[in-house]
Amino acid sequence: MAYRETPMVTQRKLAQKSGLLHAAESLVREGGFAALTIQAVASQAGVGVGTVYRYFRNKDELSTEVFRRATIREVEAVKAALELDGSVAARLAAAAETFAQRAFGAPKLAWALIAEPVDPAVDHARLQYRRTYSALFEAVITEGVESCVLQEQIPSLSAAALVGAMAESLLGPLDHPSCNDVTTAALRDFCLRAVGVIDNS
Amino acid sequence: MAYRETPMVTQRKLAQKSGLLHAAESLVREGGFAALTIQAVASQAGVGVGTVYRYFRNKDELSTEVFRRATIREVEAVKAALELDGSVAARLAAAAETFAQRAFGAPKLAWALIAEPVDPAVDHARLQYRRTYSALFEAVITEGVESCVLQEQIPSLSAAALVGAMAESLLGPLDHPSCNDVTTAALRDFCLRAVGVIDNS
DNA sequence: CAAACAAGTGAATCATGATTCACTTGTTTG
DNA sequence: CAAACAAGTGAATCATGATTCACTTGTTTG
Repeated sequence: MAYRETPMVTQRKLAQKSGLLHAAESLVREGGFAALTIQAVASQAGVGVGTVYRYFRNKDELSTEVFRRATIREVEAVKAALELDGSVAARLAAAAETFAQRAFGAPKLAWALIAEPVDPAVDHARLQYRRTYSALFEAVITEGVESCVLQEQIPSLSAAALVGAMAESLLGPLDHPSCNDVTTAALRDFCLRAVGVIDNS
Repeated sequence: MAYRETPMVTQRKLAQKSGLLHAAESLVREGGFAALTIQAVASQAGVGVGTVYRYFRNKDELSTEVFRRATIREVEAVKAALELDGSVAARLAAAAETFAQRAFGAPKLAWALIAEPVDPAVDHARLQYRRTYSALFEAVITEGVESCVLQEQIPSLSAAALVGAMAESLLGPLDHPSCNDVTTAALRDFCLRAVGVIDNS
């Protein structure tokens, strides 16, 4: 009879993989992707370097997986804000606030995801997720333009610009954390003005 | 009598250094900073690798110098636009248009300067120049807020956001170059809305 | 011209981490 | 238990370019 993996082994392997991903993410939270070396992940997770290669084809696969998982959480949060009940303006405001607040909640991680110089593979993932963010905003901007609550504009360009504005404007505040709420509000207002909210109150 | 460098030698050395910088920049124009290797610079300039090290302490010094020179030209162009005669809004519009037009004029270089994954040393220079851009915009925004032609806002945050918006929104258009003038106009309008131009016409 | 010096050269070396692989340890099956 | 297999291991190797340095070539001076 051939050897067959028992449920116990399967589970242990899943746990091991998730342990490695946790170890990797905690390294990134502390020191950005620069701190993510196979050696460090292995020792943080309490295994040998060779073991890491049983769970990930190579380093790029590990790094992009860490990036992807962390970023998806952020994207989902922003998406949820954009899907709230309320006006287009209110939803955009909530999205900008969510993005900023969450960034301030984990500044080093936010910096690593947004702006740290990283391997080309991770950078590629970053560009993909910027497009994901952009697509989310584009949909809402399009809705706003069509329902005449936002000024005429090219939604895809405005959406990309918004993503750039949110990312870049936080870079300074993220490493000189001062009055986060004021910054958040200012960013929100910037975004609302930028998409030309038509105020007929 | 000791050996002393004659004017002829001095000039040849200057020419050599500038030749190396030109070779380096042309590599970056073609293939971004990824294409900037000492080997490539040397062979492009028609000298041995060792010679490069007579003119630059190390690769970081060469790369950041290439980055600096190329970026300064852009910064100066934007600065000139911001210093034109005219209203705050007109000057901001001119700056955004200048930035976009120039980027479309040399797309690969623009991409390399704005967004390519680069060595930490070059990335550090990039952050510095983002602050330089930001400072230029901040001054004009402050002027606009104080003279009540722009809405109330935090000029430093708006300025950084503007820089991010300009950079990010061009990334897509830069490698799918379509109708550059429409993109440029849309970006300009986005920027003007974002800083809250008060229109009392 | 020859001594004194600087510029130019590129094969050899180095640095940094990723990756491999021969071996050890743990699991499964009959 | 022992055969068959998979997981775990980490010292050794590899890959990629930067960097060095012993040597050659060109310049300057008296």
